[in-house]
Amino acid sequence: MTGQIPEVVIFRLPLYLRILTLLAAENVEVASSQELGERLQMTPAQIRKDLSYFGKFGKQGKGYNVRLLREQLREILGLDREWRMALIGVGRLGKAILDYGILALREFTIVAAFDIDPHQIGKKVSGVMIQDLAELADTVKKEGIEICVVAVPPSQTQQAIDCSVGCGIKAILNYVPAAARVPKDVRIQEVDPTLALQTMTYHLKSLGSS
Amino acid sequence: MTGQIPEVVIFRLPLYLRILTLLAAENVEVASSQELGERLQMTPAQIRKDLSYFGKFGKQGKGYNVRLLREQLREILGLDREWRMALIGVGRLGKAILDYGILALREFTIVAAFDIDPHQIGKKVSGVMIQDLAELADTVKKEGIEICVVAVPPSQTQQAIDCSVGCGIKAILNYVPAAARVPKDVRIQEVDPTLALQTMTYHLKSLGSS
DNA sequence: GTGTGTGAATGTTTTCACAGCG
DNA sequence: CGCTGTGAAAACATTCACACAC
Repeated sequence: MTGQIPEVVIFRLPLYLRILTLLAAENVEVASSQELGERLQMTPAQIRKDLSYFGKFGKQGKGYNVRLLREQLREILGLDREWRMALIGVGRLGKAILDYGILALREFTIVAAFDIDPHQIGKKVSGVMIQDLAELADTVKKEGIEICVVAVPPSQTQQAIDCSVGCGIKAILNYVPAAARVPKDVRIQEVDPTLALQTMTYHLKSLGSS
Repeated sequence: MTGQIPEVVIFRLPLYLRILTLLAAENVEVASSQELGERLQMTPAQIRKDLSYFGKFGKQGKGYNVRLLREQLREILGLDREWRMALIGVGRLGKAILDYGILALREFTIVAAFDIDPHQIGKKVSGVMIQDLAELADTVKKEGIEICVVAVPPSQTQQAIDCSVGCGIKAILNYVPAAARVPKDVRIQEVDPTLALQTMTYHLKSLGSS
């Protein structure tokens, strides 16, 4: 029953969660895989199959209870508690992440920020004090930090990541457009909107002949 | 030979391009699929297979000429010319995109910004004048805009996207965490770093036993 | 010898189609 | 009925392994 769950399935769960949250806000009580599929532009079969990896959440003939399924998914994803994060690198991009609350979500909080530039250390950005990266280990322990968000210059990426891994961090959100190496028990996700732009131009290019 | 090229392959080309640019900067002249694979944490076979969809770029016994392959990939992706973009929505997130140059890349330029808030219209952000969304069609034509970056509040997303599509836009970068509908000849890419966070917690959750 | 390009084999993901429950 | 949950089939993607070019 709980065989190996495909990675792609995990990636789709937050999408399901998002639409369920929206439906809950609209006071929709029940939704079929058909309806969910229309909203998400995907096939009903895929949604049913994906959910079936985790249990039986639907009622035959009716569909899924929106509020209930939402709760279940939040629990499955581990979003039923707070996650504390550290930001490493408070340059241009790091400041944008803090100032504009780019990662602001109820369950996720940036509780500490780090840099290696002595001019930055001691200053505050959006209410968060910038500390010396050397203090990461201590703060991770003291503050219960489990995720690091890396936004340093490309040349310092590997260093920042090694430092995080050394502090026992098992999940890294990497904003730097550079492939970094991590031990295989550490999860790293790259965020780079320019990759998406670069794939779109491929398709735009050959659009003269439609 | 030029059969249908898998979508995943297109998504990997920018990664190859990135590493080739890095190698070129390091004055490396030739690289084998083996070496590229090590840097990118992927198998040499996959790199060779991917590239083979587009032609024969390598030399047996040697590998790939870094500078040449880089040029070829840039051309394949359509990155050998400028792409002009419009930003729709100059709120918190839209300002961050402009101010912090989050999409700054040589080939991509945001040449116009739009909003529907009368208080914003007429102001300048990072040197770009904010126009009324009603002027989008005109400006798209006048400025040769081919890509729209959408950063409006969730409730206005579909409207902003429909407006773009109506103006003949065929590629949309959607920063709003909400699934939107587009005709199937229009390409839309969603950018949402919080989705990545939400998949990481799934894996972190079940990590107590290490 | 070294490393590409590529059919063929393997592995993974999606879709189909239907039994069975409410 | 209508819609879920799910094996089985089809489609798709990755890896293997080797002929061939340098």
